[in-house]
Amino acid sequence: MHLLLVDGSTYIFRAYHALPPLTRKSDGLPVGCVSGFCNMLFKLTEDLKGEDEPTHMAVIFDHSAKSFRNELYGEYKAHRPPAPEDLAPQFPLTRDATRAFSIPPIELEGWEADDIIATYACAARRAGGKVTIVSSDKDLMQLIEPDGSIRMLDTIPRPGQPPLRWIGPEEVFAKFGVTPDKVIEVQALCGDSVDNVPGVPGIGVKTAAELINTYGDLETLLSRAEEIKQPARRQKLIDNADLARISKQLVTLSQDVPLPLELDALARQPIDPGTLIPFLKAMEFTTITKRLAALLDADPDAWEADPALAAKPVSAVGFDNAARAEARAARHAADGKADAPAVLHAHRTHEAIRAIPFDLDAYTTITDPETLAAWIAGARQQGHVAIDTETTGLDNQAADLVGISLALAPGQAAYIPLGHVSGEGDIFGGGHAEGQMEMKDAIALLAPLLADPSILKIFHNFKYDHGVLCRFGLPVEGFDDTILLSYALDGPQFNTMAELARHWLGHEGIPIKDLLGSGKSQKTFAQVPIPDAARYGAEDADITLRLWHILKARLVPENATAVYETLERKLAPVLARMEARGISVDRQILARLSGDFAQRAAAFEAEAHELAGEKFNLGSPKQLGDILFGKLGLPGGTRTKSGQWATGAGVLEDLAARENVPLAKVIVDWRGLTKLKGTYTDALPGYINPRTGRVHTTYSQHSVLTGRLSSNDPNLQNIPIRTEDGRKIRTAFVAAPGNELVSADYSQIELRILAHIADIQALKDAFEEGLDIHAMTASEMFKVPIEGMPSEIRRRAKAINFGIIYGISAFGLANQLGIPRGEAGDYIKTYFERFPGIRDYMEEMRRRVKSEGFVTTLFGRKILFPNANSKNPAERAFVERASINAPIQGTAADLIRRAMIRMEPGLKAAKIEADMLLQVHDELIFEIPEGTADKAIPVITDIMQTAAEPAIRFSIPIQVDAHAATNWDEAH
DNA sequence: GCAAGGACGTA
DNA sequence: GTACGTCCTTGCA
Repeated sequence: MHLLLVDGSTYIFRAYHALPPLTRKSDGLPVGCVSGFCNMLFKLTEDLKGEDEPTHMAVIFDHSAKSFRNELYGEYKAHRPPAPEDLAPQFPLTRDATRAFSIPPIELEGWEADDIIATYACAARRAGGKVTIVSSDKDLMQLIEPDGSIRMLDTIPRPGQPPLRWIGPEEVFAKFGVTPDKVIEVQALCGDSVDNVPGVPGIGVKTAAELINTYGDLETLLSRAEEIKQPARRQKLIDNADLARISKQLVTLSQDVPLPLELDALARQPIDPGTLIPFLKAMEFTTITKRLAALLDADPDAWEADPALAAKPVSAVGFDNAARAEARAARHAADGKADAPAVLHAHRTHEAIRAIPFDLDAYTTITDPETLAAWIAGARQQGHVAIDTETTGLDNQAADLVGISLALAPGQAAYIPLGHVSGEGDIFGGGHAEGQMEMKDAIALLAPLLADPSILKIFHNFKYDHGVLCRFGLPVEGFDDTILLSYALDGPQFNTMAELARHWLGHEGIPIKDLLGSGKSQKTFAQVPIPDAARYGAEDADITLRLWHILKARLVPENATAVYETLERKLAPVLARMEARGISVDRQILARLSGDFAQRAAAFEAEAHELAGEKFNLGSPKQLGDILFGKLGLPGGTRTKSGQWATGAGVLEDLAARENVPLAKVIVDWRGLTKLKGTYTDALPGYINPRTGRVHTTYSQHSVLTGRLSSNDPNLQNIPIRTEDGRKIRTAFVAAPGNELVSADYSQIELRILAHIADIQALKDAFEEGLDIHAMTASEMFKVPIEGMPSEIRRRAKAINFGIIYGISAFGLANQLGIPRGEAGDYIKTYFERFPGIRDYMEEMRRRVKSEGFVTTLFGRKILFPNANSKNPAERAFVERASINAPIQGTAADLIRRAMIRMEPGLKAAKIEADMLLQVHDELIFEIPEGTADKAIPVITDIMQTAAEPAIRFSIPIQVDAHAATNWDEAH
């Protein structure tokens, strides 16, 4: 038996570094290393013919970075840089290549390739066989046997040397100065800087060999160290005895690896053209394919490229087919099955990134301009860098900048402390902490990098960081955002960096709570000690960079590029500017309203206590329920999920009307007033930013399933309008002096989109003619003329129209209209008969969500429903309704996003001065100079009305209504 | 001090 | 019947 063991890592790194980068033509998958690997493997089998021809063969790979040596010594291989990003995805392909040559690839979790090689080599020798190890790794030299039963072969080409160089005891002696069996003793002393094996400081190979040749082995040497004449050398050995012992353990190869394949299983197999050629074709290695086919005497055209690995042509198919192809790709990605090559690439990128361990102690703290300049140069050379800011708060319009982190590669990250304070940070805030860079120096160095659009800056939640950075003179051009990538791909299911890190990296980041504490004693980030801050901050940048690699690779195979690039990435800076502008709110108006509401609420409260015959907390639904349905014994009480009495507005209004309970009405009125007071008139003034004097909401671009925005702190998307008291709050939202507000809203946008998507001719005609759409619906359904229609009839039709948009059910409609279930069911039936397209649309969405797990908007946004096939019937019904609503709500959301993206350049081109301040789903609020409304409104409405074009040509008119006034109530 | 539930403001 | 965010009470730690 002659066993040939190929050290796969040597081959891979040689192929990678010696060859120019090569990518597969059809899809850009990096394959240069695979190509070199194939060539070397083939050349090896050609070179070893005749007496050196092996009977058994395997290629051994390193599985991952971790082995028992990391347990032994934490620093082992700690300084290894992570694999380059275009190399990592090729690792799995080299295994495929090995298999294609009918050679078993072997790797084992927790073991280095060298250990596996040692175990196989010794097993083969024990069985009386001969072993050749193909490698140039000196760590394997300890295995060489003087009898020639185990030899090494270095095939790496070196100038002026023969192509094949056998390594036996002589060559080992030339390198280590000892026989192979003493190599580990020498390595224990001299260590290895590449693998970070410490050895004894100050002792090199020469000295080590001399010592070992004198004393025989490490233990003998250490026990007789006192005898050494040179005082420095003697002391070093005594001081570092333990380090030497650990080093010996680190360099000693294990022979106890549980071998995945028996020796017999490594017996050589003839190369099978039916396996090899499909692989080579899939890689698109035309030259190698031809050459090997000729050598194997096979016809290369007899086989197709392996479909599991091959690039798949992008088909120019219609919307439906494209959607199905997407679904397939997404499913394959989820299954881990390789289908499209880009899916494969994404999958492998994920695996490779995930395999790189985190080392929080390896991060750098940058405190001087030279170091920062070096990192910036690194970013420029690479073309991308992940950036994260640390600040004193969650409101980017108020928070101060504390530090900035950078990450250039997985594991390679740094933190720049800028605004930390010293001491315990008492009420006086403490002083500026030691060991930080001057803020102005850091800004001067960073500004050109951030402003350079040719260098990609990668953020997690760009909008936040950008808001802070801008205020410190660091505007950003050219960015990616991992939260937006995630949102474009997976919707809002992973909302935070922690969730993304957990899911994609299997990594638990440092919880911010660990640094800041919580509750009353919570610190700000400025008070966090710099070393802790550096670990946390640099880790965030590191995580961001890793997530970017993984998520960005998924964009193409999962067809999310257009949504990410055109809807998400372009919108973020627009929203950032809207947030920075804020809106002016009149404190006095709110204060007056608060007083008024408080007085009237107090009167209601007293009346309620009177009517109930006792004092109770009107704000407690629990207490109220007990009084209404317990003490007063009123009939018709229903219970909530948790068994409490339900006391919602519907229940109370019913009670007031049917049972004539004045208490119920009083509670409704009291709740209305306290809601307005608590949520709006009392709370809003607290949001006025002292620096700007305005209220700055924060929009979330990545929280809503359908693609809408949400607004928080404060939520300016639910400012009251429906009641008279509520509307008064809107009068407090005012234009700055000398300005006006313009409110422009899409009219009936969701019904119009429904008419278009479901292709309802009657609805489309009505919109075309500008009819009252609810009256038209009523007249169609109930056969009543529009002229003189009773308002109740129109109200019912309106409820049905909204019901349709919401994924109607008889139960829900009955609830809404206060009619029996059967009657509501009849309405729906009638509606479907009058507008048959609706039923088809609803059926189609139900079918799609069940088979694909998602539905799409007209602009290609995927809306995922992971539990579409839930075992729970209620949940399934819910998904059905949501999947009917989602394309409608989502298309409207995409439409206004497009309008917002085009608004600023559109206004500028028309030379209109108007600042977009707020978005409320189908409405945009602008601030314009007084008296310019006549010019501004036509431009604004035009941009909104044509926002779908040219992507979509709606078959209904899109109508926008706009008004100007000095406050929001009157402008609406 | 925190999470859950109920209620209610918007499109 | 869809999609959100916030306030308040309650119950548990």
